Amino acid sequence: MYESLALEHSSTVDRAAEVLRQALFAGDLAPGTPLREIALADQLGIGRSSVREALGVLIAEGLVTRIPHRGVVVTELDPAQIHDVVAVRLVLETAGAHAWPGATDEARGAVRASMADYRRLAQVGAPARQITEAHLAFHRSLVALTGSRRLVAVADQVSAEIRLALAHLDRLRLNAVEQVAEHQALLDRLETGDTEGVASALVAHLDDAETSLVQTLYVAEP
Amino acid sequence: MYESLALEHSSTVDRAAEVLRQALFAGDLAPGTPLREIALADQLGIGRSSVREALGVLIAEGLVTRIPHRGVVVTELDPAQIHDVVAVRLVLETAGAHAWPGATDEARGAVRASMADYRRLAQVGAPARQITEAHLAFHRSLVALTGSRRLVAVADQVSAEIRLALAHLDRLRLNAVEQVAEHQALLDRLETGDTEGVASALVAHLDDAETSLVQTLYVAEP
DNA sequence: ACTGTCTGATTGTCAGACAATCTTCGGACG
DNA sequence: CGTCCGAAGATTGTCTGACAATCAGACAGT
Repeated sequence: MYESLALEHSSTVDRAAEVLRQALFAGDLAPGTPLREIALADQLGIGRSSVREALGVLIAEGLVTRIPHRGVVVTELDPAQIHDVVAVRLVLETAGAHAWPGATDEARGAVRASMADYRRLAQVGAPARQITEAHLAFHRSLVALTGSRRLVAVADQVSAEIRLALAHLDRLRLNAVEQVAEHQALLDRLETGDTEGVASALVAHLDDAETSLVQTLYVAEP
Repeated sequence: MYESLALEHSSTVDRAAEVLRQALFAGDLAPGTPLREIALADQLGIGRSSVREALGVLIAEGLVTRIPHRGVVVTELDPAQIHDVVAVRLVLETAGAHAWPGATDEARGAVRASMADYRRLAQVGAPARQITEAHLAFHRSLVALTGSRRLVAVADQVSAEIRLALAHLDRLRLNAVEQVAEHQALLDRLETGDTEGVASALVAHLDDAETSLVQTLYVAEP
């Protein structure tokens, strides 16, 4: 009963930012869509200044972009940006994998737990969005192996960008079970200390992710 | 004359944020100092809403911290945070060093140029603050080898945190020439493809930086 | 010395206002 | 026919003023 009370304490701005964030992740707002301050203030029932602050939060997260005197629009990731995001993930997760031997038991346990979660959801045939969450949680847990608050924060940020890009891709149909196997193999290599194998598996996996994302976004339909 | 004008064309908020940022880097504001919105609005001659937005920018950069209903204070880095910052730098710069062979000629040239700049300033006996700038620029150029916009942005952010921590340390008297030699050795190893040597040199250098920073901050004077 | 309360200061939020700037649209002009 | 121009409307950027909620410190009572 103590914790629940603590969580209620959120500001108007935080709540507004969260509502908008979820709308973005849900794909309610297509990339390029302008977010009008007054309209949002009316819809959310809050003042324009609060909307402005909430947008500032989302801008800092890279989910939306401010164009001076023209407003805020939902960020669109072009192939170059996707490549950049993948490059960041590669660096972060490689660092995480490298830190496996020296990581805390908790951090290693979290990797195993998120993997188990991921596999379970995929086998049960859970909704795609849920599987994606578990998938991203696994990658996050890799970065958490470094034990660095800041690196995890960066991972969360790029993760949010990916979620945004994924929001409009019901088309992105990957073989979930196969994907799970790929990740399980990665974890196995971690467990056996096959650092080299982990690194190459990461490169391969992220490379795959990039090409399939870019293809789905920019080849199948312009 | 074009650039200067371009810089003038910034918003009130951007200018306010920049003024505060420079004040922080100059050490005008000690860690823990509260930044009062009304006072700042008066001093800067702008509205409270603009001050609020500018503070939001600095909060996103980690230079100041908002405590709900209590205001914004200049961030203080405890040893754990310093360690975290160093960990991030190690990851980023290792990634940069790793990317040396595949980096663009421009990126490699930038590393050489910043090194030359750094050495020149140290030999001439330039003011410490200027040498520090060159030093940080060199490390930034390492990260830029990755070619990733986002990684460089992260590097800039932690660099800003370091600048803030350094702002109050006129005491931190390092042998500039010796430092330069250390960095030059690192660059030499990059040029000769001694990846292993680069990695260990980076670890050593950053480790040194961390211990001397922590010592100066927390041992010499509580 | 401990505790409850009061007061002043500060933040969080809103509403309204207005200049500056952007977009749009229709018309003038070459 | 296409381009350029200007007016109208919309939107942002910024300021001012306001007020409830919350916090810090003083103060008084036990």
